[in-house]
Amino acid sequence: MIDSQPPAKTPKGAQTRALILRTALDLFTERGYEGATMRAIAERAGVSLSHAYYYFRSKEELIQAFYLRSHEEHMAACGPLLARERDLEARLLGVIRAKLDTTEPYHRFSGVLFRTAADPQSPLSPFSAASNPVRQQCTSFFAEVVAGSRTRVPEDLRAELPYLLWLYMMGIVLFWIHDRSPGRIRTYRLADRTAHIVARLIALAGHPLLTPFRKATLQLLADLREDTRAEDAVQSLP
Amino acid sequence: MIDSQPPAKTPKGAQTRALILRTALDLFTERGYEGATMRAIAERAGVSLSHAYYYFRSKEELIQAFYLRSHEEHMAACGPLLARERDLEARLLGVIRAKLDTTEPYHRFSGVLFRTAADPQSPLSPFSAASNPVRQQCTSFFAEVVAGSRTRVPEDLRAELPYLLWLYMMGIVLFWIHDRSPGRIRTYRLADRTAHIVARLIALAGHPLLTPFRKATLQLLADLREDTRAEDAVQSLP
DNA sequence: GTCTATAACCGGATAGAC
DNA sequence: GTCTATCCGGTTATAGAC
Repeated sequence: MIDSQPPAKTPKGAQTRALILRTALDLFTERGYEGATMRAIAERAGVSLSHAYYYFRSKEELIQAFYLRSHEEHMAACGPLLARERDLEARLLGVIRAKLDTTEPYHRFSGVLFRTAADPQSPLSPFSAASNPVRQQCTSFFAEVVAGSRTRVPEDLRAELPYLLWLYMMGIVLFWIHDRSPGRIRTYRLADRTAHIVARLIALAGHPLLTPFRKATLQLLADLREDTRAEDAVQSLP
Repeated sequence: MIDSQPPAKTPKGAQTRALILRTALDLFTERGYEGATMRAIAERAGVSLSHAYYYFRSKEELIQAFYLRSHEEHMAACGPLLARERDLEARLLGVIRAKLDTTEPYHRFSGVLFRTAADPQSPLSPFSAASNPVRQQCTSFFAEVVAGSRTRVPEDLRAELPYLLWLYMMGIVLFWIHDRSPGRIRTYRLADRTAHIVARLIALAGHPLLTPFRKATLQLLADLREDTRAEDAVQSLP
């Protein structure tokens, strides 16, 4: 993959780059993606148009930079909770809420981000090879969320659960992107309820009635992963 | 909403319109959404640029037209199966497979379509107000899928199940869009397995152990819908 | 009502002189 | 690094043909 963090060869350059990014995010938030023209971004940041293109090879690359920063903020925001809380539902809910909280300032513009990330051809797609590291990071993060709880997870499920939980969070974020309710109550409500359901489901996963479902689901994941290996190693599952 | 099927007042006009659409789909498939310029579409179709805009008010509307046609083809393809088969799993699987079959020719271009449709600001988003009619059509279609089967569905679940199944299919399609395996085997496998799981889950939904989950899920949907109604009142303003 | 030709506007992106 | 000119493509407008 191409490095997505291009010029920043001097401290001054890094500062300028950060300034442009910050300005762009402001303008995106104020006027939306289309409304925030590169000319306007450059002008407000006090640099020339071509200089903006010097640091960000395209308008899209500005979004990519934002994406990475947001991800790191989420991780940081979860630290204290995960150190303190032992209840799985609370941990799960805390992580989801932290995701929503940290990204909220950029909700309006996140639709655009998603639009880009949704394209399977795009390196921003969460299923793309380029996103492999991030995906890996996310699943091992969720492994920690589970491992640090007092909930006992059936042996066979343990390996797959982090990936499934990542998918679950992706689903919440997808909903959040489309949510225009004030204060995003609908998404928070969705998170509350589903975190409860998911946590209960995990706790009950070992029950005989659910065992066929658990087995079937795990088998499915295993098979899909098998297919992936057969391909050119460039696919969705970790 | 504005009518999205503008001029076609004579048979000749309809023919020209169809020609432009067909040409556009070819070009989208060949060159992607961005690569297929309106100018190129018009040229290959043998009409003037302004004439293309006469039949399709925007480039986006071309995609929308495709979307509708694809939807109708899917419905048609399911007819025979639904008339014959009574087993829920088979019906469900047949419907999903028909969806995959009918859309396969446009897989490459569907990624592009999705990229547009994924933007909540876009009227192409399946969750947008503009898509309301299609969404409605889809859910009542799934209602028929369930009603025509011999599986008994708990009273409270019956009303929501069609919508849930539509969401389920959307999930399969999302996976399909990202699936680059030969012959799309991975998606077909996913469909086979999940159709089984989903059908079993529906059949067991009335079981005491699962009842809390069923209730929680239905309550969640009801609440979310409640929120939506409160919004829509406000949202209809310009 | 179908269709052409032509010009123009706007904003993203690039090239090249300075 | 910056500025200017320029390209490109979506979109609109006009004026008029059959």
